[in-house]
Amino acid sequence: MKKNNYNTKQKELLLNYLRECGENHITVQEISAYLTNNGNPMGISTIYRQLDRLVEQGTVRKYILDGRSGACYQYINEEKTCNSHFHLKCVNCGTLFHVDCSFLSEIDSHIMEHHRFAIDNSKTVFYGVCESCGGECQ
Amino acid sequence: MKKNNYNTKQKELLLNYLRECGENHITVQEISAYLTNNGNPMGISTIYRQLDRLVEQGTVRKYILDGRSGACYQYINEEKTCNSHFHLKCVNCGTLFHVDCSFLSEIDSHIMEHHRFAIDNSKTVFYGVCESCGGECQ
DNA sequence: TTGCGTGCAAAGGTTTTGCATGGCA
DNA sequence: TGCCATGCAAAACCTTTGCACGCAA
Repeated sequence: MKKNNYNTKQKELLLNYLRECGENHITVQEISAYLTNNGNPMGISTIYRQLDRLVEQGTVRKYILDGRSGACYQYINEEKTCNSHFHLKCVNCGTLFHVDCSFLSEIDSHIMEHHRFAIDNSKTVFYGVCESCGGECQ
Repeated sequence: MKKNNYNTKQKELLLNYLRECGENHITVQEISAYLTNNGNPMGISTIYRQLDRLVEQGTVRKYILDGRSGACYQYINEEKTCNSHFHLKCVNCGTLFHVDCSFLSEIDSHIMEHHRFAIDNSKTVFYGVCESCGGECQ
């Protein structure tokens, strides 16, 4: 594997911003705008390529909420293992919830045993409506 | 509400095909190709507009699996409760499995009761590796 | 020096929109 | 007849790709 072994200035800037955002999910547009506004403009294609590599390496998580707004990215903090976490994303306000719950392992076990499918929790996100956005609609 | 009250030939053809597809998920491209091949070509924008209205009315469900391949649509058959509907997408071969299982309602109940979050099953997809792609390797 | 990373531009694909025309009620 | 629906083309939008140059090791 020779991909993404170089420590370039751009990679560093991108990772810094991703870490700074913490659990917040950000779009490529936001990344580009931030870097430009901070005097470090980066080519869009470079951002996409770096993000792709980081996703592949497991450093960053990619979310797709709807086709219109594009994908969102989030830095994965190594200190918090997200394997036992639910990822709940509200389709209304866009908030991403991290919920630590042992019930997730039951889901994994069930789907593995009954449906022969190995869930990848780092890629799976539950979409729905959070409490504060109210359940009156739908 | 004055939207989509007209019973046009195009709307009828679209609904007929959606019903014919049953629980299968189809893309706009597939709809367009089918209608063209059956001697009833329909403008792409009309298909999008009709589908949007049908989704809004709750007649059709829209799935967004990943940004690349575009959205999928599925007719909602009132007779068959789609409450117990898993969506498993293999990250390796890309196959989308949709399996009926009552366990899904347990997941919904758990997350609603313990985490105050209303899961939208039509938007939630479990990512992972299917059996034929070998579940041990990531 | 070697080869990956970058950036620009162009291409690719999906979805939306403007506007004139056609069709339902 | 009054609108809404349609369809074509163009635009908008996100993302990828080709290619030459720059830079890390």
